[in-house]
Parts: sequence; structure tokens; C-alpha cells
Amino acid sequence: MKGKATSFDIAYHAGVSQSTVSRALRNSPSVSLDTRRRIQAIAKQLNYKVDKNASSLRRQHATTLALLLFEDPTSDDSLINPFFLSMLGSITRTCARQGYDLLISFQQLSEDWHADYQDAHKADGLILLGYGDYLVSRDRLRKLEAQGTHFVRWGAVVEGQPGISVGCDNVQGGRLMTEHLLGLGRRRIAFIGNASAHCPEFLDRYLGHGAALRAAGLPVDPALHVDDATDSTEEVGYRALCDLRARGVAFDAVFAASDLLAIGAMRALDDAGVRVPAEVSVAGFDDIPMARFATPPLTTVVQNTKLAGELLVERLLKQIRGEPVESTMLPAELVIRRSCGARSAA
Amino acid sequence: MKGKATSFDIAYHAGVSQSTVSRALRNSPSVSLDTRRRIQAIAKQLNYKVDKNASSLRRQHATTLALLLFEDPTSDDSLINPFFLSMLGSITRTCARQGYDLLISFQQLSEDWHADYQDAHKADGLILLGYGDYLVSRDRLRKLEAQGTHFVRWGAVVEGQPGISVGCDNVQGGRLMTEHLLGLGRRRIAFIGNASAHCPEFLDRYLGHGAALRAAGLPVDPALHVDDATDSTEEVGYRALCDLRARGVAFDAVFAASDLLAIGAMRALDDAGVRVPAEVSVAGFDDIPMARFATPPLTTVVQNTKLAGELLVERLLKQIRGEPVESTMLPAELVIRRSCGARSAA
DNA sequence: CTGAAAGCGCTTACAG
DNA sequence: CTGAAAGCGCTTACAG
Repeated sequence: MKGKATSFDIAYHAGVSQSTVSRALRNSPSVSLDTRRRIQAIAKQLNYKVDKNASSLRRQHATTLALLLFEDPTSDDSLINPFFLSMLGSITRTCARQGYDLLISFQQLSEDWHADYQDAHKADGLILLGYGDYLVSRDRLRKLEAQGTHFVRWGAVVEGQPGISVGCDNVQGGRLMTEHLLGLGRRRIAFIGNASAHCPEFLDRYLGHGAALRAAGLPVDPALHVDDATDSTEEVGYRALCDLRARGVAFDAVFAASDLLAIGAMRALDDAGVRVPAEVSVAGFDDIPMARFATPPLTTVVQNTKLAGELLVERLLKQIRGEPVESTMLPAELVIRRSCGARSAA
Repeated sequence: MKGKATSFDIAYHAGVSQSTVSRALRNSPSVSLDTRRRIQAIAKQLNYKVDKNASSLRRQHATTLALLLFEDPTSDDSLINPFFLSMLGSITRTCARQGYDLLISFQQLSEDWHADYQDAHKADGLILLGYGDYLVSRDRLRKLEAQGTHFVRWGAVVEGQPGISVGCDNVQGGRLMTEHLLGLGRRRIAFIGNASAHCPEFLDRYLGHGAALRAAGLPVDPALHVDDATDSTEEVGYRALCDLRARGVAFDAVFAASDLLAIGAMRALDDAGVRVPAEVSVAGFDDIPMARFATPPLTTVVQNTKLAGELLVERLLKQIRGEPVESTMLPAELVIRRSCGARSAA
């Protein structure tokens, strides 16, 4: 027994042909139960595993998915948006449950991430995660689609976008949060987050925010909008809040388009001696693990990442099988913590 | 052009044999530069990628590594220790830089994780991450070693352990932190974390803690040690602190063997109306991202996860190439934040 | 510097 | 229910 055992070794030990071994190991009913059992026992005993490369090559199917996490070129080398991390667990486990292996790669938005994985037959399909400029990634998505690559992405469900997405109902999330803030008696709500096609998720959250405002008969004041916050980092949130104060606009609440932005904003508020939530309410979006450990604990919008991961994998697998699939929107839900304060009156 | 292009297609277009195409694409100097360039250009134009399965099968080398994150069976389905997450980025990037693909899988400690990946020729080696009972995993490690599987693990560097490890200098980290606490005037330091061979990392931290105590001429009081904290979760930290208080022992500091434990302990302290750090100092270990957002921000021990990831990959690759490798210990460093308070005197 | 040929370890029609 | 044979798409001695 030098090197790994092959199906020929098993065949020899079992006294059958190699083809029968192959069938038995795939549990083909055309092999008698007895033989099947016997072969499987020998395989186990010899510690035999079907060679994945040979099998994939022959079947033209890798039984592997690739998870591509793409980040802004600007972002720090070691920084991963903690939000995606929560999804990672769910995706990994769902793949395992389905018998698929998962390749993972972190890509700069600038790189040629659309290539490789499926072309080289490494994976049967791609799962795409990552913020970053949507208008940049859209072209890549189109190319992927043109090449017939199977892929699903997490993100805003946008009309006429290439491929299919699973995303949170960002409009609803934005609306719910602003309604909550209004219910708390807040009237001048600053919004931090770029609201353009570059950041469709932030845009939707802003749209929901505006809808809630208008429904309450309140104006949408552009002076309260920090529109140049495209990246989701604490630094950007910090600066956004400083800008807001530098402009001299009055506000009694801050709704940040992500938790990281909100946490940065809270720190700026603290540095400026503004009390949260006594003077200003702060709200975020995502419910990353550290949201509950912020000071004060952050009120935010949860997205069901467990379900999201499952849907992403399931949709991709369906697509690979040639079944029809559609984009899906997951409901958003508020988590009320202390950063917005309590209702002022009954 | 139906289906993906193969090397035969390229050969046809270039007017050479398929073998020459294969050589040219691997950049073999035995093919004339001209021909090489021409073939590479055609390949690019046809969007050709070498089939990884065929290549791996033929070369008997997958150019793929597998990252196995193993967790306690007890831990929540979606919970991943945030500490490992920081390492993930570094590992992924290092693999990419070396031209290796990375498979990822989360395994329950109870599963047969030692099998599969290398036997099925999916990966050339394994990277093992995860706390959990070391005495349980050790047997698996031995089996891996007996099978000739290449692997490296993150964790305590233990005398006579199977395989090689990259880990933090936990003894040093424990010593530094206790010295810091002592320097702050604390004398009754509770330690949360199981100190046995089941948790060699916690054990080393405890050993360092004890060494610092003894060096200062202070006793190591077993009453101050919560020894049944084997899992690294906030809940366990919370309970540990409650136990400590229930026992009625006095303490002016808590050194938790991990940040998650420390954060749980701080919450219990807060619930009990004990002020941190005014009445009790709290320290952790790991420096997970949320440590700085805890209330108060947590003083802890940083481990260089970027370097750790790089070393893990580098060691594994060396091992695969048959070069000699050794376990390595990374230095530990304190991050002083507010949870321990300031020096009482000058 | 290039080509013809063998073979990596499987899976799967095809024939019996 | 089982076996002999072809072939998945490469890489690499071997020969020229």
C-alpha cells in the first residue's frame, strides 16, 4: 500500500471489477446490496476516498462553490466587514450540508475576480459578498452573466440588475427606523450614507427614511444628509458627524446607514461632549456583533444572516441545476437598544 | 466554440501541438518566447483557463489548502469566535499570494474532520483553527500525523504534541497582564479560565499569571481561580463572575483568559452594581474587534493575527515541499484601555 | 525547441 | 447485476 489507495486496490481486495467498485461507492442500486456493503466496508478499512480531481474531471462537475468577498481597494488589509462574517458561518454550513465544498477568496474590487473560478472548473458557481461601488461591480456582473457563469450575490435587489440577488428589504428597514425615531419625538434626523446608484443598499435605506418622514408630514432636509459617506467604516462615520457639526445644522438624531458608521458617529459625538441618547439619538443598520457592546448599546436593524446564507446557497444550487430562480428580499427588523433613548411621553 | 475551450482549441488556433500549448501556458522556457507569447495571447483571447481538475489529477497536487475551523459542539450554530475571524483575512490573502486556493469548513469537534480533505486529494494540507478540548483533538492530530497528512495548527505550543503549531506566547501574555494589574495596585486578582491540559492556551496564561504573582511575592490563591470555564463565551464569563461573588471571595481585579469571558464578566459586574474599573479592574486576552467597544473599553493582550496567518500558511507550504519546519511562538503584547483603570500613584 | 503518446483516477454508456 | 473500454483535459518523460 504505497501512496493512496485507488479504486483498483479496492477492486482487487473485493474480487470485483473497478467499475463495480465505482458504482458501489456512489451507492448505485444496480450493484447488489451485498456487494455494495462489502465494497464500502473495504473502502472504509483501507481509508479510501474517491479522488475528487478525477471524479470532477470525469463528471465535469466540481461539487464546489466559491465565496468571493470583495472589498474596497481603500479598506485596510486585515479588515473585513464584520457583517459578512456572520453570513460566512451560515454559508459554510449550508454548503457542507449539501455536500459541496467551499472555496473562499477575498478580492479587491479592482481585481479580475470574475474570471477564474468557474472557467478553471474549480467551482460550479459563485457567491458574491461585498459592498463597494455597485456601478463598478455591475459591469463585472454583466460579464459573468454573458459568460454563463452561475452566481448569486448578497445586496440590494435592484431593478434590471444582472444575475440574481438575495438582500434585505432596505427600504423597509429605513422606514421602520425613522418611524421609531419619530415615535421617540425626534424631528431633525441626520442621515449618514451615500444615496446614489453607487451604493444601492444605502440608497434604499435613505429612501425608506424619506418615506417615513413624508408620511409624518415632515420635510426631507438635504442639509441633514451626509451624502459622501460611501464606505462603511468607523472613520467615515466619525468624519461625517464632524462635517455635520461643522455645517452648523441642528439635529436631534443620527441615522447611519451601517453600524460601523453609527459607531464612528457615536465616538465623534462623545468627543464633542454630546450625550447619546439624552441629546442626540443614534441608530445604525446591520446589527454586527459589536453593536450590543457599543456605548450606549446601539439600536439598529437586524438582517437574518442565517437565513440569508441558506438562501444564497440554495438559490445558487438551483441555478446550477438549471431550475428557475428569482431574487429575494428578506424582511428587516428593528433591535431596540439604548442609543436612541426611551419614548419621551406615553 | 461550444463549452469551455481546451488546450486543443488553443493548439488548433496557434497551429502547434497541444503539448506545446501546455508548456507555453506553464511558461516553460523550453518553448520559444515568441511561441509562448502567441499562445498566451490566444488563450487570453479565448478566455481559456487551465482545467484545475485535470491539472491536479495529472500532477498529483491540488495547489489548494483547506482551513478547518473547529468549534465546540456546545457552541451556538451561527457563532464563530471573532478572534479566528481576524486570522481568516490574513490566511486567505497569503494563500492567494502564493497561488493556492483555500477551501474552508467549520467542523464540530465531534466530526471526522481529520479525514477527507487530503485523502480525497482536495487539498495538499490543512490549517487547523479552533479552541475546544485539546485532549480530544490531540488524538485526531496523532491520526493525521500517522496518515502523513500535512497540517499546521494555531494554538498553544505544547511539548511533545503531534504536528507543528503557531501560537502566541501565552505564558508571556499572562505574565505581562498580571504585572500590569499589580502595577496598578491590584492585589487580589481573580482568574477566569480552565487551567488544565484540556485548554493548554488558558493553562499557559494562568501559568504566566502565577509566575508574575510569585515574582511579586504574592500567593496564588485557588479561591480566586474559576477553573471550570473551558468555553470561551460571554455566558461562561458571566456565570464565572457570579460564582466568584457567590463564593464570597474578595477581589479587586479579574483577569479573564479571553475577551469574550472578560466581556461577560463585565456585564455581570455591571448587573451587580460593581463599578469597573473603580472597584474592580477587568482584563481580557485576544483583542477581538469588539474589545475596544466594550464599556469600558477592554484592556487586553493582542496577538498579531496578520503575522500568525502568514506564518501558518508559510509553514504548511514548506512542510508540503518537504522542507523542515518547526513550531513558532509569537510575542504577546498588552493593549491598555480603560477597563483596568489608571495607575493609582506616580 | 517541438510533437506523439502514455497515464493521472475516476464515471458511464455499452454489451452481456 | 457485472465487466471491458472509452474518455474527461491535462502534464511530462521520450524521441527527434
